[in-house]
Order: sequence, then structure tokens, then C-alpha cells
Amino acid sequence: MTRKSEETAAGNMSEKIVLIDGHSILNRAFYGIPDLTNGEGLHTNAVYGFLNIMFKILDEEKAQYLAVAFDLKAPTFRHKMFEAYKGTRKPMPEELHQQVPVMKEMLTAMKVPLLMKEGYEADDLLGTVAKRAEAEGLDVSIVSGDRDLLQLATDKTKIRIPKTKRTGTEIEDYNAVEVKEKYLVTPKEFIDVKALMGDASDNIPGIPGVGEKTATKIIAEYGSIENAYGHLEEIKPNKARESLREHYDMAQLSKTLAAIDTDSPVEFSLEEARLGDLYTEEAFELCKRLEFKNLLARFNCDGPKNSVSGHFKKITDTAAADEIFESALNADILGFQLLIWQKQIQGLAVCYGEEDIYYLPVQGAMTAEYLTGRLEQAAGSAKMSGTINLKEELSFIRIPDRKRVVDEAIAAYLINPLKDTYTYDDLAKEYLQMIVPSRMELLAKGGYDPEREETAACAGYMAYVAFACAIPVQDRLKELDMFKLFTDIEMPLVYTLYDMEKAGIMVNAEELKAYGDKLTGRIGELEESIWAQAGEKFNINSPKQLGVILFEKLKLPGGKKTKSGFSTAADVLDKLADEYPIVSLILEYRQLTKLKSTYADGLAVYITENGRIHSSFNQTITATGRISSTEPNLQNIPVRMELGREIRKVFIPSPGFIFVDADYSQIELRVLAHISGDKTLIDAYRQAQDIHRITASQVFHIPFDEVTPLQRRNAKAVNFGIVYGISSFGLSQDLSITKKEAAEYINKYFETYPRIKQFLDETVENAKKEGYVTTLFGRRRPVPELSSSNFMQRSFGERVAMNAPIQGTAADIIKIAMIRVNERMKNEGLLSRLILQVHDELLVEAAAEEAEHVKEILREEMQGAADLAVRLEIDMHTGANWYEAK
DNA sequence: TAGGTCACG
DNA sequence: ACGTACGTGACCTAG
Repeated sequence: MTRKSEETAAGNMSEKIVLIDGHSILNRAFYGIPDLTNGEGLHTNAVYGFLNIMFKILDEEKAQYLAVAFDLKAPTFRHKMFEAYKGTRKPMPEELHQQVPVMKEMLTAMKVPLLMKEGYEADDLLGTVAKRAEAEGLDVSIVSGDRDLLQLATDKTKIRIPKTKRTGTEIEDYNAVEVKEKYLVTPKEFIDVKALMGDASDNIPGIPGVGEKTATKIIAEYGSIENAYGHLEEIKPNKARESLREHYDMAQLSKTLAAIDTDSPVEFSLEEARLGDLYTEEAFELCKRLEFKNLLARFNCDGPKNSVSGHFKKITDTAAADEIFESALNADILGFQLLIWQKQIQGLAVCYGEEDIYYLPVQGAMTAEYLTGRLEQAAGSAKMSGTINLKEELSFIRIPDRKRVVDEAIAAYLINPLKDTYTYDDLAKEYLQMIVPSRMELLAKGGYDPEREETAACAGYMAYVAFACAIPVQDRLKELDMFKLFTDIEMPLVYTLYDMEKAGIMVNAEELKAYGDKLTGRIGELEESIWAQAGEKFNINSPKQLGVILFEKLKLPGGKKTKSGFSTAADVLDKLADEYPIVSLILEYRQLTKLKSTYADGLAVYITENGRIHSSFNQTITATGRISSTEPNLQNIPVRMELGREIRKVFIPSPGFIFVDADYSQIELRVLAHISGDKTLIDAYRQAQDIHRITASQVFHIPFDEVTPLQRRNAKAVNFGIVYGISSFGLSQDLSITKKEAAEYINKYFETYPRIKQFLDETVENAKKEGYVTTLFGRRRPVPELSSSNFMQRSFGERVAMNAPIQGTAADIIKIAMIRVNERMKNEGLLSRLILQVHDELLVEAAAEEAEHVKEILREEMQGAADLAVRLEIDMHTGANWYEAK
């Protein structure tokens, strides 16, 4: 909508100008809003926050004029006056610095004048323009996060200080009266207060021994530094008196530095600042590029008419549908999307040209069977088809020629695995530079309703995006050298994961129930004992309440750790468990309630009528290329503790089948040996099966047979640490040793395996240069944290850069194995099925008579999945349940 | 909805 | 000096 500058109804009401302190508000926004980046990796949170604050103010002010002031780099008149007045300010973080030109570009696009003048600070420009505007009879609002601006407050000039709170942005307003109320001095006197007390961040020296309180008291009484000096002998705290006597010159200099120059020679014409339509084409484009979706709503409807929606057509009779499918058969590119709602096909969306976009709801003669039948034909005949979330659609269609169909969500995931969604609107934004309404926005209320216009629009966008993105995503994959990874691993894996989900795993519901009941009894006992020892009833599951009981009431040692109070995490409690019986009880309680709620009760609700659990295996979640499992997560079923491990007994094969479970032995360390090419480690793997022991032997220079259990344990921890992106602190925590000792271990380790150190260093260095790391199979992980100015973030980036190629390569390898194992069992006519993957482990439900055959397949395909410098060893077990097969 | 905790590799 | 091991998902509490 065009925002007209509204003429005020009453003639005696004055016009208003809003003046914004650019850097100050940008700063506020930067620190107040979590980091955001757009698809190009540009940080955008400060610009976004600035615009939100600006719009909020404009919405409530109804002003007629607007301008934004920025500092320039050049030295100001203050530098000339006072040498120390120079760049001791904190440097701006790079993430914020990047955003300054973007902010200026945005304001320019909105035709908002920028006030900048070499040799003057934004404060001076704001003060000058405010004074001039006031002289012309305008009301003035100055928006800044900086309290120094309070000296500009008058009856007509209001200083507005936004505060970002949890509940949103709140703004504190100060006219002259409010300044006096809050600070006990007038705005003009505020300068003198600041001059006396000084301001380190602004390089105002002030005078020694005078802080805010004394300064305020003196100025409140005498009105100015000069007048106070005139009454020097009356001044109260002796220290302040003598300081003022001695440093009067400094005080006066401070005052000049602190005073905003309201007569700076800034070129400013009120007419240029008149608020016109902020919502220009240029601003729209920039908002789009920055991905400010919420702000786009402020622009005229959904922006420049996107011609796409003009070509959406809803088809309701089979005659018309037949024609469409005929054309689709010959399409170069077919975009399709099955519309699935509550596990039922509600319709189909297809697109095979810029103007051929169709929504075909299931209705009458146009049955689900008709639609899927015709779609299968089309997908088998069109040169290529694109869709989003193919695995979900496979429940309803068979793909005749897998090579012709691509899942664009998976392509987009490979291109950038750090996003959390790959919906059609994400893809449109990323690959078509198009902002389209999301499914959530369109179908928010009411869900799927074939009659609604929004449903048809959603279908249209889905089909169009699937069509239009097919080429761009594949081109991008080729540019990034991931096309082979896509076609040879990720796309085939879609079908493998679908098969696994469909197969599911059988669960003995009665036994699961019994397991839960057993826990309940013990939980009750523990609860009573804990309450008895605490002397009161409380919710043991509440870390907050528990913290208070343990560390305040019972006064156990172990101070604060978390933001919201005491840490009661297991590693903290472990240290107290020996000495305080209540702590052991709590630890046991925690363990048992976890088993009960997450596993016993948690799993039970997922058992379907066929007695099986069908988890979802997600292919576009992790940053490293692993798959994830949800609803329920079957990749974190207990195994480390015996009691928890028991739960695996409820996972059983169908009658006549057994489980065959195979897991890679130290796959990540083997991957590291390979990609680093470290001779010593490779040889170690060639000669011994106990790698941690041989590591200890090599690192500590002791004969293999004399390695103590402790030495082996330490070596094992270092091996793990290396894979995680080692740090002496992390290792010291893990082994409960000092940082120094940990650092020594690491040094020795690197001396023993120099190529590993070289590899890790080079990987980090290269990641800093390129912005990403890759696996052996070309999978990328961007590491934006490496360019952060924040030490902690950057260190995190370094560890990620070291870990991702290792974890990711292992993920690639097991994916290859899964595809081949699954295919072989199907092609060789077996009844056995792959049913689970747990990162380095595959679980097969094998027909009893096929067990040996299955073992052979698992061994061949898992070991043969990659040809590394070291052998890929596996451990394999069979059993009548998952407990036994492990 | 976020934070704390804990299950897995 | 900063304050951590890497990658996940589910449940619970509390605002």
C-alpha cells in the first residue's frame, strides 16, 4: 500500500520528523536479534531489526519526514581537539560491519535521505537537523540506542530509545521533562554531567574520582561546570573538589567533546526528507534478496505480479485431464506433486511448461487410482521429472524409470545442508528468486479443502516449482561436483529408505508393557526415598526445583552453571554421588524415568495394528550427511547400560525370521587413516585388531603387550577426540585430567601420527579459504562459523571443519552399503529385508533359511562400499531379538 | 517455545 | 581471556 503523508486534520497541529541514529539502531538490532543469514550467506539480522524498529516507529508516529544519520570513517573535529579521541572504540564485528552498506542501500532504495558529513558524528547531524526542524515548527523524534542523545531533548524534541525485550520492542521516550525526572538534570546539564564523569566508550576523559552520582549531584546544584568552578570551595566531597580544581581544563575539554554540535554544516533539505512511498520496486527486490519475508507483506500485495499464478488451472473432468497427461508424456520436464493429506491422496499437481500448471483434485471419475496411474505413465515417459519429497509419494506410486526422476528437496539439501526446511517456497526463493506463499500460509486454517482457492494456489505453486527448479538444482549440483553423489547415492537411497520405513520392525507389545511396569515400581520407591531425604515433596524432573533442593536446601557443593540456575546434569551429580546418597537415588531415578517415558511409554504409541513400528528416516536433516530417525527415533535405543539395553529384547523378527546385525568397526577412525594418508595409523590397522591398544603403544612408546587398561582408555579417548575436532579442554573434561596433561597427550599423538595433524590443519585452513569442507564422495558442508569474529564460534567452526569430512565420509559409505544390500536382497529374490540403520550399523530381518546368504551380502557390500587404504571391518551377530543380535 | 537433560553413533 | 568436544531426537518443565 502506498503510505500517504497524511495532512493533519487540525491546522494547529504541527508536522513531525523522525530522525534515526543509524549505527546505534543497527547495533541494537544486531545484538538484540539472533543471527540470520540469507541464501548468499549474508548476515541480515541487524538490517532486519533496524527495519522493524523503523516501521514500528513510523506506524505509531504518523510523521511526515524521515532521515537517517550515519557516522563516516573520517576523523572528526573532536580528534583535532583531543588526541586521545581516536579509534580505541571496540571494532565492529565483521558480521555487523557487512550490514552497514546493505542498510544504506535499503534506505536509499526507500528514498530515505542519509545524513553523513565528513568530520562530524551522527550525533552532531541529528542535533543540527533537530534544531533546524524545530525552528521551522516541527515536532522531532530522535531514535537512538545511545543515551548521550538525551542532551537534545526539548519540549518539541523527543528522544526515543528502543529496548529489545523478550516480549518485543519497547520504546522509552524522553522529552526534556522526562530527562529531568529520570536523571535529575536538564538535557543541557546532562552534557556537564557526562563531561565530569567521563565516558570510556566515547573517549571522554572526565575528571578523576568523579562518578555518575557525584557528577549528577554537582551539576544538579550548580547547573554547569563553570558555575561549579566558581563555587569551588562549597563543593562537597573533598575528593571531587580537589579533582575539579586540578583538572578544570580537562573538564572543560570534556564538555566540548561531550557536547553535540547542533550547528554542523550539514546539507539538508526538509523536502528531500518528506516521506513518500517507502515500498519501492528496488526496496522490494532488496527485501527479497535478503529474504525478509515478513516485511514483504508490507509491499503492495505479493509484489510485482508474478505471472505464474495467472496460469494455474483446476481440472475436474477426465476428458481434460486425459489431454493434459497426453501432453505430459512428451514433456522435457515434468514437475509433479501428489497432494497427500491424512495419508490419503487428495489430488495431483502437474506442470510441464510455464503456462501449463494444473491442479487435479480427486473427485468423481478422477479417482486417486486414475491420477496415480496416469502419473506413473507420464513419469516413465517424460524426459525428466522433478518433485519434492519423493519418499512420501512412493506409498502411492511406482516409479518406472528411477533415472528420470529427481527429488529436488534432496538436491537442495546437498547444495546447502544447513537449512531446516526444503519446502517448495524455500526452493522458489533459492532457485527462482521468487517469493511464493508457503503451504502453511495458504492452508493455515481449514487444512486441505479441494474447494478452496488457496488449495488450488498451493497445488499450482508446488507443481510449478517442481517443474521450474528441476534444471537449476541439477546445474548447481554439477557446478559443485555433487551430481554423481546425487544420482548414485542420494537418489537411490530414497527408495532404500522408503523400503525400510515400509518394512518397519516388529515389537513385542506385551513385553514392552511389562518392562514399563517393572520400571514404574522402582520409580515409585526412588521417589519416596528422595522426598524423604530431601525432607519435602517436589518435582524431581524439574531441574529448577531439584537445583534448589540440592544446592540451597541441602547445601551440597557445586555452584551455578546454567543461565537459569544450578546445573543438575549427570556429570555434575556423578561427582557428588559417592558422598551423598540422595544424589545416587536421583541419578537412578533419572535413568529410570528416561527409560519409562521415552522408551517404554514412548515407543508403545507407535506400534501399528500389524505389531510393527515404522519410523521415519530423514534424508535432509543433518549437516554432515547422516540420516536421522524420527517418530520414533530408533537410532537412540539404549545399549550402553544393561538395564536400558534390556529394552532391545522387545524388538523381534517376524516368525520364521532372525535378526542379522552388522556394524562397522571404528569406521570414522579408519576413514581418517585413509584421507589423512598417515602411514603409521594405516599400518597400525593392518597389523592389529585392537586399535586403541596399538595407539597407546605407539603414542606412549611402550610394547603392545604392556599397555595398561588406563593407557588404552586414554588412547581411546584421544582417538575419539581427534574425530570430534580435538581440543585440550574437551579431552581434559572427558578424561578428568588437567588441560595441560590433555595437551601433552594430543602433542604426543600428533608426533606419532604427523599426517593426521597435517590433514586437520590443512582441512581447517582450506575451509577458511573456501568456506566449506568436503567428504571423500564430494558432499559439502559449509562452515560459516569460521569467518566469525567471535572466538567461541570460530573455534566451533574449526572443530566442525575437522569432524564433518570424517563423519560425512562414513555416512556416505554406509549409504552406499545400504543401497547395495537392499538391492541385492531384492534382486536375489530373498525375503530378508533391511530394516534399520544406526549410523555405522545395519539391521536385517532375515528369513531363517537365508541367514547365511544375508551375512554374505552384508559382509561383501559393507566391506566393499569403499576402497580405502585400510580394510573396512565389520562385526556381525545374529539373534532372536535386537538384544541378542548386538 | 526454550532450556535442560539424556538416549544413541 | 573467551568456554567446548562432533552429529542427532524426545521428553519434561516452566513461562
